[in-house]
Amino acid sequence: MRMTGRRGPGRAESPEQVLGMRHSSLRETLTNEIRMAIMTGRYKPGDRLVEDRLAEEYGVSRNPVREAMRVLEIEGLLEVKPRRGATVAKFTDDEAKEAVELRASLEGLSARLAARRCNDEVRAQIFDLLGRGRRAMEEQNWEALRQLNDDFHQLIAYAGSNRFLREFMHAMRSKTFWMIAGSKSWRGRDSWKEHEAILHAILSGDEELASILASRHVYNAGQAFLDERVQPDGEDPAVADTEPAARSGGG
Amino acid sequence: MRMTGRRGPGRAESPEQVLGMRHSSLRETLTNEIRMAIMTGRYKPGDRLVEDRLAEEYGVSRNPVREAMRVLEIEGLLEVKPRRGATVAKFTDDEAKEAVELRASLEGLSARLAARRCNDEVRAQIFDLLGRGRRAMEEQNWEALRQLNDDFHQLIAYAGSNRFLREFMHAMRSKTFWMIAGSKSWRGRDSWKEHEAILHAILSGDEELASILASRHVYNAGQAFLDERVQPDGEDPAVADTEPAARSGGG
DNA sequence: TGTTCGCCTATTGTATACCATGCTACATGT
DNA sequence: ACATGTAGCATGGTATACAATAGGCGAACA
Repeated sequence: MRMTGRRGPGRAESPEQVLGMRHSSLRETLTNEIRMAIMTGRYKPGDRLVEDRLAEEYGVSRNPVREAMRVLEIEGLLEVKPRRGATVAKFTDDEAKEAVELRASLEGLSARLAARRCNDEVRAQIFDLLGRGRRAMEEQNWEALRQLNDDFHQLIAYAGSNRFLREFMHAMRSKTFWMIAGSKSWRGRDSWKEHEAILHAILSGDEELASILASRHVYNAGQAFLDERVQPDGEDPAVADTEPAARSGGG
Repeated sequence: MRMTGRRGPGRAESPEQVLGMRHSSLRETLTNEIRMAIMTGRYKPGDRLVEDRLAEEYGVSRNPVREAMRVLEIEGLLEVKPRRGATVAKFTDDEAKEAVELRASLEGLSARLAARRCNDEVRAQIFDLLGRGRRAMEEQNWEALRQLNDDFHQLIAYAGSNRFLREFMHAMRSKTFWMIAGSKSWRGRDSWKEHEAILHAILSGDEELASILASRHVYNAGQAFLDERVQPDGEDPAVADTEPAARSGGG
């Protein structure tokens, strides 16, 4: 895949749509691209990410790649060893539990704040969300539910009106993407029912309930994931070690 | 200031102490250096950080500088506008409150977990810390107390035994450095008394108490800071706009 | 046969140089 | 007074070169 960024001095390529490409720098695009590739499983835990190869794969130079990797490293999606390069982060069961634990607390806090500060605007958005959710449930439209899932979390984060918490939640969701992405049996219906309950708690301004429900929601999702992930042997979990690496090949 | 890193191909410099300098890459050193410069106030909120100037100032090329800036951007210490470069982040009062709010919650959670999982090793470390604290108090050694402050937070984070929480707390402390760094009247004594109480709560395994005390501790510190920061007019707070910028020498 | 040492290779870390583009400020024209 | 042109600066990116290093692999060795 070639990033359609403006090419450097050397190669001319075609000056096609040089305009319109103004927003979001290459490194940003790259960061998102790689992040997505990790979240969707194209790069699997343990896979090596080599600067040169990525640069070639995306048709960019090493600099943006490096900067993107720095970002992903901090986000916790990559493990970087000095002079040895980056690999997609693996998660042991313990770490997964830790992540769930923290995320549960943060979502709880988020919901609590949302309930505390629920104003008319938020209220309207919640009603809208509930409506769309009901429709998606009736139509059994799981794709839409998945989207609503994202919207839900975003709304909560927004409603909590704490910039820092919002950023943290974003990072945390990024770090725990496997909770949903890796899940084979997407428990869409249960999940949305829980969401509904949380939203109602927020609407009624019940901080405590909202908080508890939100926490439990995360624990449930996390537990569902952990149950699914049965260790075959005593083997290192979440690994794809036999796979050589993230070579560009079949892509 | 010149970073004593191994120089590139061009300049030879002297091969002095090329060994021993193996740990931590330039960009890491740079990141810490700049972070420290921000935290200690050498670069003030609003100051512009120009890549070239930083590169020259630290005697390195632009690449490591850029990567360092990316890191600091994510950490929230820098605000970066596309094509406009980075400035040291400013905090409005509202943001400060938000930061305090979140950090209070996280410290509370941290303390709660620490209390829940307090094992013998942690217990020993707590006793050690308490001892050192008592001594520092008796000697009125404020510098030592400041150090103990750091140790305290580190111990709590460690005792909570949640890798993600630990990382978040680190980032959060980085983002709220001004709570202590900017504080003119370092409320060392009060602070340590609160620390003591928290540690005792943890020792006795009282999750709830530990959590509440820890939260309140942060609120107190935050309040102390906010009180201090009196707005002269209706002006934008935490700004040093009249200062030209972070230009190097005669500029 | 198992271990240690040293070389080789792949990759990262850094430097250098230059180009393209977007801002900003300033100058200019109306 | 206001719109417009323009020059300079700083960023974002490309390309290239080279040094340093971690690990792998094989040779020498016990």
